[in-house]
Amino acid sequence: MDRSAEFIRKALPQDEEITDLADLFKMFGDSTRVKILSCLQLRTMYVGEIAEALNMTVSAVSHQLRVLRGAKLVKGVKEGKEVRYSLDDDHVTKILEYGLTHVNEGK
Amino acid sequence: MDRSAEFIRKALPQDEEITDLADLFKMFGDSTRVKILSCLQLRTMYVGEIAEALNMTVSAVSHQLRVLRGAKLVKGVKEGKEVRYSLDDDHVTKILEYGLTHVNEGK
DNA sequence: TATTTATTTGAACATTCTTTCAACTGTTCA
DNA sequence: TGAACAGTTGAAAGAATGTTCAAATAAATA
Repeated sequence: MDRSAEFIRKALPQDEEITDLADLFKMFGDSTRVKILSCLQLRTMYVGEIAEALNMTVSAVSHQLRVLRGAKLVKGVKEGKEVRYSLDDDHVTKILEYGLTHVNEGK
Repeated sequence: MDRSAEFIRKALPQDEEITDLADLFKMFGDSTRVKILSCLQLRTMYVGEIAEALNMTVSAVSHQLRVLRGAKLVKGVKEGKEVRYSLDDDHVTKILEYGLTHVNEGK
């Protein structure tokens, strides 16, 4: 086959790296999840608080929290019958900040 | 209703901002698109070259290029019967780089 | 002009994703 | 103990997404 295509293939990041990268960004690719992360950027919150702040079902929020937990972006700690959620990753804030800057440049 | 939920709501980024942000990250949330962007980080390329490098249908690549064009992340310039694509956004490289660093931290 | 090559496009299909609803677990407190 | 409350879970429904295939467009060339 082509020499050039071969060269590109070898210069590209590994397949697993790319998948991980896409999976990470996928987390930020849904507005509900971005809202939840933005909430937790302000302070730690219980599931019910998040649901109220975002005008959403507790169930829907809980489902998304599970996804975010799976991606190690948030963590939940049980406190009595409530669960207090917080960001579990320093990068979250930076990634959101960077994206927001970009978006606000109007570009 | 609750004072606290109200406070959070007001401290959150605007709804449109959040949507734009999610839409931006959505572009990076698919491995095919990440691969295409990674290709174009190396050099400008024709559609057929990208397809060959990634072992994909020209059609599939073209469809994704349209999406990326819509997001103003890439641009295509017609050269005879071919179309040369390149990155159309300084942020692309930085966003990918940042994500990759994060992913490779094993976190 | 007819043919070949590069790319785009639209429809169809399968897949994945998000939300809802109802049921369930576990904790508090009367 | 049992009622109330907070959260999780699974299944179902609906929307959105990515790829394929076939057809269309447009430029180069024979």
